[in-house]
Amino acid sequence: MARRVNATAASLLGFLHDGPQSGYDLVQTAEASIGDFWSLTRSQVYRELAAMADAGLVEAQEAGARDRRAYALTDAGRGAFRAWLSEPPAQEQIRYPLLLVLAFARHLPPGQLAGFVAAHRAEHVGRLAGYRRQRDEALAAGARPVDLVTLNFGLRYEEAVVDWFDHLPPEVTDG
Amino acid sequence: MARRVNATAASLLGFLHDGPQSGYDLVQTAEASIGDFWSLTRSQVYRELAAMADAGLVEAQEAGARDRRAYALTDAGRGAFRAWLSEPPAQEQIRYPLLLVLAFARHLPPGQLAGFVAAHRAEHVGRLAGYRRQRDEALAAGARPVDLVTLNFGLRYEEAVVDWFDHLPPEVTDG
DNA sequence: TGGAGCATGTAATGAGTTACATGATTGG
DNA sequence: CCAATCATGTAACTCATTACATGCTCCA
Repeated sequence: MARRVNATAASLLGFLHDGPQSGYDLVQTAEASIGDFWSLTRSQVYRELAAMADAGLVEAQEAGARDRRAYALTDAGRGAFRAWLSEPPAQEQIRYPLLLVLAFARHLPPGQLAGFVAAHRAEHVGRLAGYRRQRDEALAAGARPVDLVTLNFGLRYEEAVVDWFDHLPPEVTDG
Repeated sequence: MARRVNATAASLLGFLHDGPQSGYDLVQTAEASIGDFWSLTRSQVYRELAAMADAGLVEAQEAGARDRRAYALTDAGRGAFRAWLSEPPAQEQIRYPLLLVLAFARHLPPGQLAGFVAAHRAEHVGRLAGYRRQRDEALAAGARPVDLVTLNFGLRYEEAVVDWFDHLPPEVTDG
């Protein structure tokens, strides 16, 4: 019965180690803490919580206002979380529609691409700036290197992407 | 009826511009051409082909051996492809379970991480080498810069990731 | 000539997103 | 005190993956 949990559910279990939370709370927590490299939606969270409650990994507490009910970790939940942590994590997956468009660029009317490319570049520049700000704040607050590993991933990733944008051939960037 | 196609279906339409292909062929084609940044499975391909045949975007030709049947692009399909190309592409999405594990590292028994990290690093080093080989071959074969844009994305990405691995703090890499 | 492995497709399941519904709060 | 907005959850749908089935080929 203690079914193997998926990564999304496991994250919820991870967060519940800090105390019971409702689905809504968990969405906020996750968004803030892992949202940059692991997206999830409310619907997913409620589904996983319900499934985990069924499996005994979490326990719903009494409902508060407007059906809000917090879930608490059970021992089985703690176990499932540790089991998940001990499995070798899968490879990352990336899906970048812009690359798809670039791969089919020969079917595009000329000039069409430049706008898309510029918009995406701007987005990445913005994210990069955001990550840099976060890093500076964290460092100022005395964060240790180990606290910055995921943020550093984002930083290096965005740097690489912006660099890529800055070296695209003119066929792609002019229009 | 000419429903908006999703990116996966649109890619199939893109490939069919080069002539009719069966589902199986399309999987091979896609794997080779966009597999590095857009994963798809046989099941998806068959589903999308069936749906697109329903919608009149492709046309099934007569079945050959073991039910193999090729699909040909229709005019409506060409139109749907162009419509897809003209929409602004969505942001990329990345999901990296290893980062998730790192985010919950405080719940891990010490020493557990190092192996995971080493395995992932090796994988990325291998991919980087593969991309470099591909680039060299392409250049030797006289490829233009515009033919290398997606490959260059992969190169810069893998370089950044390996670099990230090489700067992880010892808490994470020792064990 | 038969069985190992490849080719090809379908079915079942799981995960993720979008759209919808409704109860609480609160500033005007 | 009511209309706008936020909080909270559910339902419907789309997309993706895994597991299964079966026909063909080819060589030992």
